[in-house]
Amino acid sequence: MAIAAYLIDPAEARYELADLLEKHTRFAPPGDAASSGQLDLDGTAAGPAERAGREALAVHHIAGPIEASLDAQGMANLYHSIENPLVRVLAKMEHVGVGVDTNTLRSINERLTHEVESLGAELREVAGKEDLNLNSPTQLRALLFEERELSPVGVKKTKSGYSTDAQTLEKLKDQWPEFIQPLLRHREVEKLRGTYGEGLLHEVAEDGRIHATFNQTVARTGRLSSDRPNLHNIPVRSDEGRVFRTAFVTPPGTKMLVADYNQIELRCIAHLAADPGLIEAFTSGQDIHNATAARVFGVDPADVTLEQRSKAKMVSYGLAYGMEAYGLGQRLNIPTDEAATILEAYFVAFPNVKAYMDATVQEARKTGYTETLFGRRRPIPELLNSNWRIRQAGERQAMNAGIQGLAADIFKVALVRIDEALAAGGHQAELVLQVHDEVIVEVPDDERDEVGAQIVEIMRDAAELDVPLEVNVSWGDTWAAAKG
DNA sequence: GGCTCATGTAA
DNA sequence: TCTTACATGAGCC
Repeated sequence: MAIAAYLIDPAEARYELADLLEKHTRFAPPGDAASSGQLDLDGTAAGPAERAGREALAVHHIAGPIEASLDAQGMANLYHSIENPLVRVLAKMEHVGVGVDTNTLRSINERLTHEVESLGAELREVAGKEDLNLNSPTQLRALLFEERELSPVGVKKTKSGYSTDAQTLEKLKDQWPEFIQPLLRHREVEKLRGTYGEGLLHEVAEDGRIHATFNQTVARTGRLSSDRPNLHNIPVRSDEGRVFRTAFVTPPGTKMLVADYNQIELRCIAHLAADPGLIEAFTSGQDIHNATAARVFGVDPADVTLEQRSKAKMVSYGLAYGMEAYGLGQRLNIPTDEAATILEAYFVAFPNVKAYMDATVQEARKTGYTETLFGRRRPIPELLNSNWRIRQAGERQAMNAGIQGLAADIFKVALVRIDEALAAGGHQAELVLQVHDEVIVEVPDDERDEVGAQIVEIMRDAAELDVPLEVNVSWGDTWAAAKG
């Protein structure tokens, strides 16, 4: 029920039966329900049995209208063949959980704790403040900008004053290196210790595994989210953060399979925009960022520099987010006009992408919502807001929704089919995690070849686009070992 | 105890 | 002033 309501409006904060009753039926405004005593859902029911009965009655009243609404909006298929079957798949993953080696986790945590303590002592010494709280932006702001009077030229502001985020500290570094250098390091280590070291240890259950919750009605684009803990943001980019992945393990006799889509969002852009250049690059299996750089900077693919490739990569991903010149400039650390030149060159090289973005926004402005290939809708009322800034944000959301949403749809199809195939094949292998475009499966050694091949095939065939879907597979005893 | 803010992880 | 999430500690009520 909640999931059907989510498809109809993914922006709601919650999907409680009492609210749904009010929103989707004319039948029972809350007052009437309470006074009639039939559908009182807010707590005066005598016991669990009576509550359950009332909830069942509420469902009975909502089901018809909501099904009709799904149907009218062309989302019946999305609901019945993807979202609804996915409920059990996610429930099973939550129940199974993922194995964690607490000894590894504790030893990582201990090392980080020591470093944080020694950095803390050093920083308080340098600052000459016994009780400086290094986690307090307020205290840091006072120290840096008031007491030490560092020059805030070009420094971002927050609502409460000058920012003290990492980007800002980098700019200030030369003015007080013996403090700011270790402060940056302290931030980094404290983040890892607090959020991942402590955070993950708190979530390990009696069975030695972590059972996160995978939310199906939270992300407005159709993605899943994870909480308690969030397993979608376990560090991977830095070596130091990535070690946390060594603590995610499989039992003896099994291996961890990690299968992820290769650049699925860019492939979605290529398909949606029907851009010949992008489609050709993906179809012929070129390095997409290299091919993009060659076209954007007008050089031979063989002559693309690493810097050009890296810029092209950021432009590509920025595009999926509805990026503008200003944002690209920030990201690349170059002036806005230079970023604008790069962006223009991109749109000249891939004209259909520009056309797709424009058409998407226009359509969303007209209808009030965007729609993915699978029919998932996202209303964007911001497009009609009187505030220019909010309208602009709406345009970026519109550009992003079809892309991120399509990738999410494809991924969900794959999840449902993987679960089906594992069950049908009588395998013991089990899905244990998913991270937006990646599945992690615990596989008994003797099922390895068969299951591996099966999963790749399912993911590849989850959707038929104008570009091939590529899947990377790796194996290991831990999540870290199975990466790359 | 709950809320917002600033910060920083991920795709 | 580039999307989508979630967790943390500080600081406030």
